[in-house]
Amino acid sequence: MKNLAKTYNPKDFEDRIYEMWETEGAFEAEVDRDKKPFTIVMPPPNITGQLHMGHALDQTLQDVLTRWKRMQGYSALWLPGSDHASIATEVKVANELREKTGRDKRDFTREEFLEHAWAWKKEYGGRITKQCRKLGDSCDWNRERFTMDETCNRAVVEHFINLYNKGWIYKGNRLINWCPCCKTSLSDAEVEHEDENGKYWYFRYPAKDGGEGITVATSRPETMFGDIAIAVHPSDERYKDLVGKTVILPIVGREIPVIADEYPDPEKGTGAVKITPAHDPNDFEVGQRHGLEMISCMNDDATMNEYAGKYEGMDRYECRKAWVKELEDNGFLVKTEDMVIPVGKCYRCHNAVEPMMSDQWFVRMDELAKPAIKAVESGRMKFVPERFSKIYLNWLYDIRDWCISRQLWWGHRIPAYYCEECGEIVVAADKPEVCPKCGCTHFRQDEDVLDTWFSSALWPFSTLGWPEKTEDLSYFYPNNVLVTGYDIIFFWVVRMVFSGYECMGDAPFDYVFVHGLVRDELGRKMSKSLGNGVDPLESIDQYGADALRFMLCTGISPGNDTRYIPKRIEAARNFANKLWNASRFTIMNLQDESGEWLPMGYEEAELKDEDKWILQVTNDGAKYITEQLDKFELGLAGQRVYELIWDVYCDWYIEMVKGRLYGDDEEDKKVARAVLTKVLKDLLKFLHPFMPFITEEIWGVLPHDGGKSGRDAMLIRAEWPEYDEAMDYADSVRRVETAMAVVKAVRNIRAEAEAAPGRKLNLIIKTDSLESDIEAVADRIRKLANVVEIEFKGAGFEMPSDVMTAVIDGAEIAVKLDDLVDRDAEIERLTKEKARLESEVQRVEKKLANKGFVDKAPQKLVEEERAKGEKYREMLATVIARLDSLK
RNA sequence: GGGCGCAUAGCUCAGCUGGGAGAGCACCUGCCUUACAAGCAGGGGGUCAUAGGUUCGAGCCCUAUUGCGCCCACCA
Repeated sequence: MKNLAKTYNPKDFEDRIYEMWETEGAFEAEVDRDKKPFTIVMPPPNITGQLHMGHALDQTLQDVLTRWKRMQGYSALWLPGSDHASIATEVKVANELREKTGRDKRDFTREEFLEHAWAWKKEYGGRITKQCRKLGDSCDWNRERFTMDETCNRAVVEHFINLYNKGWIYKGNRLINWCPCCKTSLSDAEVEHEDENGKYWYFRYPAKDGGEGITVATSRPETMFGDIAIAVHPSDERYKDLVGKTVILPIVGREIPVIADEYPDPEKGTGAVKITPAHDPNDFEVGQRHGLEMISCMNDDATMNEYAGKYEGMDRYECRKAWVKELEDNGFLVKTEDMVIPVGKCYRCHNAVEPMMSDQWFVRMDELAKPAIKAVESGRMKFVPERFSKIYLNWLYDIRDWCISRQLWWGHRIPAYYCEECGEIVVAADKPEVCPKCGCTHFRQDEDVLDTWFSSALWPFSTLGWPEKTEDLSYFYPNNVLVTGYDIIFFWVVRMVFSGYECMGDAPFDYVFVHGLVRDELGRKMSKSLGNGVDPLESIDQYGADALRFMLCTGISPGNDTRYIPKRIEAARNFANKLWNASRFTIMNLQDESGEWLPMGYEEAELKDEDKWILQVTNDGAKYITEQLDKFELGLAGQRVYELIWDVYCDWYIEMVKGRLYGDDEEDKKVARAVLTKVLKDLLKFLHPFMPFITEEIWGVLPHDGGKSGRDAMLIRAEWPEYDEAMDYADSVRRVETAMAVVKAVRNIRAEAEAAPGRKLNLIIKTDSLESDIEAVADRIRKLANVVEIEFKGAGFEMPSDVMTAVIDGAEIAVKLDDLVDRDAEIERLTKEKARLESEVQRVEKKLANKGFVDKAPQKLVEEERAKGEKYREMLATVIARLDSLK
């Protein structure tokens, strides 16, 4: 006999299934003008290490969407790749080199270092793609890209040149964020602000004319060596007379002017601010306005320089201490105040960044930002959940120019060349031959590389071949969805959008589907320093990829963080096991002893009530699940699939159909086998995007009509079940639901009476309306409730006292249990039921007594309430009558 | 300083456009019933953070408050 292995063991087949998909080309997306394209470009994982749970979530969501759309008949492309992650990788490689050789990065030549970096890329890039395969990612590996490969490289250079020629990329000596540890500039987005306990020190700057002078507060006394002025607000009466006067920088002795500027806030500190343009962005602007000179008093490693006098060479924080002491000893310290100070930190090494004057390349943002703002404001591009559009827009509304040059080696080298003779700058793809200005031939390329995000910004189209006009590009751009975490909206999403408009003239995607973080069991961020990270591979090894995937995308709500809880993944694994066993049952019943498939099939007229019931429920499921997926509600969709499989198919349908399968009505068996198989196939389709491996494995064992081969015969390419609006099996649904109510009532009595599950019972069903309904499904009731006889009685029938009863809508059910009836327990049980029904009746009556409700609520609802009231009153009367007869 | 999210059963969380409070796990009872003990059947458990408001009707909408978390902000 063909069948699945006795126990569900994902390790037995997950790798095999993936290999099958890959060798048969099941992930490959073709440019097919008869189909609609569906495109997701994978956010490229950094090659800095291996994938973590966040990646697993990110990729699972993308894979669910891709697989679903593929089944819906789209030419679905999920394009994979990885990111060179300039600064992060450079740090890692440098560390590795230091550990292995004991030598510092600067002890290597640029070429030597890059060689090591490429070796690193080879190793870790390979590791990542292996992990993707373990997860079941159905991406098109033929189109795999790397941000520094030939294609992407060309895109970066082209884009840089275009922006430069438009005047939107420029080089300038500006105040930038400098990381003294990574020794590179950073963009604003790469600086994280953390609150730290600090101080305001109030220092007196004496007047040159011997007067009292002026007192200013500062949280950064060490920058005083770069002070160039003191500013006060023009309307500040306290300092009116001082404006235009000169004060002395304490101890240093430099004479600096007191100037009036709108910037100082009279409410803050003393209302007077020291102006240090080379070390503070605000001061820089004040300096620009007033044409002030700039003095930088620090080196690029954050030690003090010659302007700090005897502190030259000292670390900035040590200098701060010593300098404050010196000022205090000399009577310039007026007071100190404890204060919480926000400090900018490097997002890679977490050291405090230093605002510094530096020659850097910038992208002008004003014009670029406009279409990106409009994209969201006009609804062209939508965030899911919607609230993230606000975060996106706020960032764009006051965006500042983007510093794109980095003093690193690993990355795209800036395509700018300097004439060694006259200093002329030529921006070009290749080194120029002759200087257009002086005619000489000596050129030197800019040493710097570009911000990693400059290349990632082009990802949605550079991966498809831009700037070449490829078939892929015209077919697959714009991408339909970007799936990413909320933590990189600024770094990445924003920049892809304005780059998309600039290069392609359209938004890069229709939807940005934002997810949260995967936290640990206690709700903490998973991090290396805490050591609380869970490796997806270990998780897969333990429970299987399907369980991990299902856990990650159900029980969650879009955009919210989720927790990795072992119990939850265990539950997902148990669910897979349940499906496995149900499938074994079905497969087992589709063949004879020799393993030959038995005949199956049906005409509509042959369908039994439970067949129609489950066909209807499955059909309704198709509608619901598709709607939820359309809304990116993967959790709700997955939840319904779970219920359909476990509660509907396993708990009820299989149990109801068993009697037929074991009977001898060969014609009916054909029907049962067919419905069992058809429904299972639909359920496998629903579940496939979430749990691709197990569903494909089961699919492979099930009998199929044939006619398809290779990838087209696989579940991954099977057709998504479509909702059949015309299906109407309401009568069967009603009858089966009645049967279920009877079965539940009997089971309840059995449990309450402590009657053994094996003990056969006899039923009396007292009803005026339901007899034919129940008779139609009586066999199933007998089987499921373990009942021998069912006796129908009409309304006039008087219940004997030695039975246990329960009411359902339209009938009273009695179980004969003479030796077991505990009168008092029975009264107690029914009293509880009476109370429950009373409260229901009360609720409904109260509602109907409310004139407002009857007048204003939709008529349909009012009628529904009336019907409910009627039903509950009847049931209550039955219970009361029963209680009276017992007393 | 500005903005956002969360607060629902012992735990982790669903609950879509307002119309009888849900799941999984945990717990209690009984079952190795011929697909499944990773299971089956039954059961207990919630003034949906607080206070107002809108509405015939609020877990859901509005306002305020409290607690937790996050993001942004030029850090005198």
